[in-house]
Amino acid sequence: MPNPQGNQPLIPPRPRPGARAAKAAARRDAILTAALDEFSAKGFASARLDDVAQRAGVAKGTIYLHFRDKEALFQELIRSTLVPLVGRLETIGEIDLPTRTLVERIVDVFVDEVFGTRRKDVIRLIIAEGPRFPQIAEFHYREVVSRAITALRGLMRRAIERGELSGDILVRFPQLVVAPVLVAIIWSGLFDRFESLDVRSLMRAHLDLLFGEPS
Amino acid sequence: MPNPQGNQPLIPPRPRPGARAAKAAARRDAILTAALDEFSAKGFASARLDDVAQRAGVAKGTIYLHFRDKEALFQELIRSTLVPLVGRLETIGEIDLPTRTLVERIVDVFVDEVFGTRRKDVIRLIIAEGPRFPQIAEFHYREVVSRAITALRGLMRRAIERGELSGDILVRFPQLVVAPVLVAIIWSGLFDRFESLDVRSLMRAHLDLLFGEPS
Amino acid sequence: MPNPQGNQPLIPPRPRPGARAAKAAARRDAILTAALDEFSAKGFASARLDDVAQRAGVAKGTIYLHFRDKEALFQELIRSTLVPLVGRLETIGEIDLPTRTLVERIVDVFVDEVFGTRRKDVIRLIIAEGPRFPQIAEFHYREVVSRAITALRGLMRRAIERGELSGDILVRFPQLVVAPVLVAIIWSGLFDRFESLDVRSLMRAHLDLLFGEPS
Amino acid sequence: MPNPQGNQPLIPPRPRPGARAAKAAARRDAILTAALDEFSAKGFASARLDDVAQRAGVAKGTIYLHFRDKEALFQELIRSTLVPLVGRLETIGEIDLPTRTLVERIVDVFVDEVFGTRRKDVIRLIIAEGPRFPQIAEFHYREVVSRAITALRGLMRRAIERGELSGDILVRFPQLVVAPVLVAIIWSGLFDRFESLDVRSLMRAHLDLLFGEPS
DNA sequence: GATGAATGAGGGTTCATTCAT
DNA sequence: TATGAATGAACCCTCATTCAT
Repeated sequence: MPNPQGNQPLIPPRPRPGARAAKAAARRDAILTAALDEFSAKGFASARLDDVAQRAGVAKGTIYLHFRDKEALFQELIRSTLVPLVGRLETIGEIDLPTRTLVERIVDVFVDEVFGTRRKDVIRLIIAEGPRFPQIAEFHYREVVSRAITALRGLMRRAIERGELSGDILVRFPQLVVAPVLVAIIWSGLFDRFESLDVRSLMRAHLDLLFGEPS
Repeated sequence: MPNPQGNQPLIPPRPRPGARAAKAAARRDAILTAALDEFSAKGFASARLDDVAQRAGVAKGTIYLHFRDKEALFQELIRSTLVPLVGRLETIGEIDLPTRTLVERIVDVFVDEVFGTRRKDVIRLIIAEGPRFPQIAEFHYREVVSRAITALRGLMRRAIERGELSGDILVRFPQLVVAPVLVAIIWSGLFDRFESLDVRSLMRAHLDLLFGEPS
Repeated sequence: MPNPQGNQPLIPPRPRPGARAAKAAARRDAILTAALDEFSAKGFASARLDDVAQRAGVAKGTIYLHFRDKEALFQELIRSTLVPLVGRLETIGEIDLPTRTLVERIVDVFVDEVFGTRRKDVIRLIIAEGPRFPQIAEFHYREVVSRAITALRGLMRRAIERGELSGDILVRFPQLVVAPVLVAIIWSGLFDRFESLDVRSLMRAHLDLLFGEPS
Repeated sequence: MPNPQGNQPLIPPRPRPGARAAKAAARRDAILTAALDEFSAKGFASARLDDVAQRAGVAKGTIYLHFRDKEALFQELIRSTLVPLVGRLETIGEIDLPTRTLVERIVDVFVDEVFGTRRKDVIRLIIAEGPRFPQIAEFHYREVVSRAITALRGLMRRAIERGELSGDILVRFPQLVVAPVLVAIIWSGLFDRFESLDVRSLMRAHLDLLFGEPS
């Protein structure tokens, strides 16, 4: 809904029409980014909207112009982050290449787009706060987890048909494919200070276990 | 109400000696149990000591007779729960049986003693709150994780020497052995409502991946 | 409700510029006044911020917008009250009039500006709570007591040079000049119910002792 | 009420009859001493009975065997300390010696028995807490202040009759005689850290003002 | 009497949310 | 639309007092 007043020359200090909406969207994004910082660092309950506002460079009240309340801000944040990645995963599954290659691409996407970004923190938040926010758990089961499971299961089934994989274990439990992802995320949040874990090597080792070491 | 059992003349009107201490210990345990309930359900920040007290059947002030403050109660709770299990894990590693058998025992211990009990919730709490409580993370790295890693690594190394395992992947990344454990715990907290996950089957499938399906 | 005064076009719909800051200052003052009431009546520890807020006509949380905590409110209150009077005392000392006249002016200032006002209560608070608030004691020694002592000592020295006073006792112990002030304050707080003490007469009698009765 | 059980040989572990009462009295005194320490240091409201008990070497409950509640302990403490001294003051007034000599004795008693002892702290407590404890103020007006005022007034009147003092100022305001006492007490509590005040010299200087310097 | 564990009312402080400007 | 001062409910913690032992 672009601002329709085509000619309002008498309000000079305001930027071009449309700029208003753009500014609003920028503010909204700034708030979401700041919120991710604070929620990651302190958890939902301990994060203070004061700090979110300050970090976003807006006033506290402004948050309420964009989000109904603290929980809505949190849910919005959590919902908007991971969904796009599932599309990537599904797309990769459709490509006609050896499964091992595809899975390696998936791993790369994960390492680069999740582990190397703030999305990692979102996953941590889902794990930590999900039990208290049933809608979040449900949303992610529906929009992320079940779709990812389905995509993986399809990929594994095709791998068997192609003779790249023996046994239906990974069809029955596609979760086993991504289990080390969770290990990596949790480890990095808790224990990296004491002993760092090379995620890419870990994932590659895992693939070697699943598909056999490449000759 | 004078003690009516006529034939206990040598025992003074008060209960057995040590009953006082016993009662104190019982109260302490009741508080810890109640605290686990509340912290699991609400998280550290949102749990109310009022509720802990009520659930434990004591007054609010009583908590402070046993724990310095809310955080001390939380840390105590977290610290006392998992350590005993590591001993079990280390002990199992010393038994002279086929590795697959030992690992199956470990899985059974995990399923029965962790997944089937409140310890599962403690692990969830560590994952969720650990980043905010560096002492907890450090304690668990030192007392649980690093010991478990070491024990597993030893077990895997021996398996290779015995020819039960080919490749040193699991020696380099023993975390891969337990990765599905985390999947199971997280899944059960978030998604069991939508799709249940049979932990025992999952773990068995995982072992089949690692050691080959038993013929 | 658009501002109906047709002929004030240049003033925006909100009150005078600075009205916001003025209101904030007024609130701060209201809190300080209320705090003096409550602290005087109950002492620091027993005064309730709830009561301070109510008396000031603000919400409890508002106090924390102006003062870091209860102690800061207390210290601020104590610090801001007496310092201005020392300036008066020092100024009087510079006037070229007979010492007895100057001291009588000082006494008048004391009776009117301290004894007749809430400042009396502040002095009582310093006496009562000072030992527990070293910063307050130090501040008042530095900003009030030592300056007053110095001013009085100068005055007494000049009186000797002028032949209005014999002996250097009051130069060595200027405290003796103001001793009855403390008697008056303490008496009025404790014993006025039983036997009232006419402060002005007391002080005049004291001056007669020091300087001889005016003939 | 001496313990009347003259013959109770069958309770051997207990000390001689009467020793019980003596021990009780000792405990009571220990509590009062400890209470003075704590009340002096923290004030009535902030002093903790826990600390009093610990300092007295008794259990918290024991305090309640000797005093109805915290306030009763406080009042008892305050009441029992100063009264004996008034007797001394009245006695000194009856001796037939030069007034200056008598007043010097009074000053010595004050310096040695009040200023050099914990009684100084009791006076401070009366000043600080008296306004909140009307019974304490009343008690001290009746039993201490008015009697001391009367005794001093008699002494001053006799001094005039004897020609040792000219003018009736000190008869009208005997408070002026003791004013420096309060200065000394308050000063020592607040400002001694910064500038010490020699009480004996101060008092002697004061007497020189009142009675003229001894030739 | 003596103990000290247990109680629970009370109060300082925080912070999500509102609303006048 | 944006602000941030103001609100007041909520919660941790303390400590005077009680009472079973």
